[in-house]
Amino acid sequence: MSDTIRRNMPLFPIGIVKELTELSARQIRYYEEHNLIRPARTEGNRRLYSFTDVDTLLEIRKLIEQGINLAGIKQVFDMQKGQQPVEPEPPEEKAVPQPELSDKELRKLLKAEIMQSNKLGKASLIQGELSRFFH
DNA sequence: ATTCTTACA
DNA sequence: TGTAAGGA
Repeated sequence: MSDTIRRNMPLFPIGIVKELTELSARQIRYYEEHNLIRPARTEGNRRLYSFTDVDTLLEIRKLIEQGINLAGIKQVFDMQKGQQPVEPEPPEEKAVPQPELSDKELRKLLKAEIMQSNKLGKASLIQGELSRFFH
């Protein structure tokens, strides 16, 4: 059996994922609503998460802890899927309640994230650098 | 006992 | 995000 199949096999219920990621069920479901993860469902409509989902969730948590909002995380993830960096910041003049990231910060962040997410973990190196941008 | 959806603080 | 409500 291939590794990817193994990693994407629906295995654990949300309760287990909560412990594995230290995220609340609320957050885990919320990130799903924003298409950051796509857990499978059982016949009884229960969510079943894969190792990949858990990894993604841990990745999300790390970014959240660094102060990046969902929009930023989405950009990080979208970019991994292939295309050009992000630019489509809807023109905003006044009311912007969420702390935002400059395009420059994002690009740097994205690059680092991609490297880290590129399968094997040799993260600690970029982590220190990343935190400088948001602390 | 767990998890699900919806809705409100 | 947390939490309550009402079902499955």
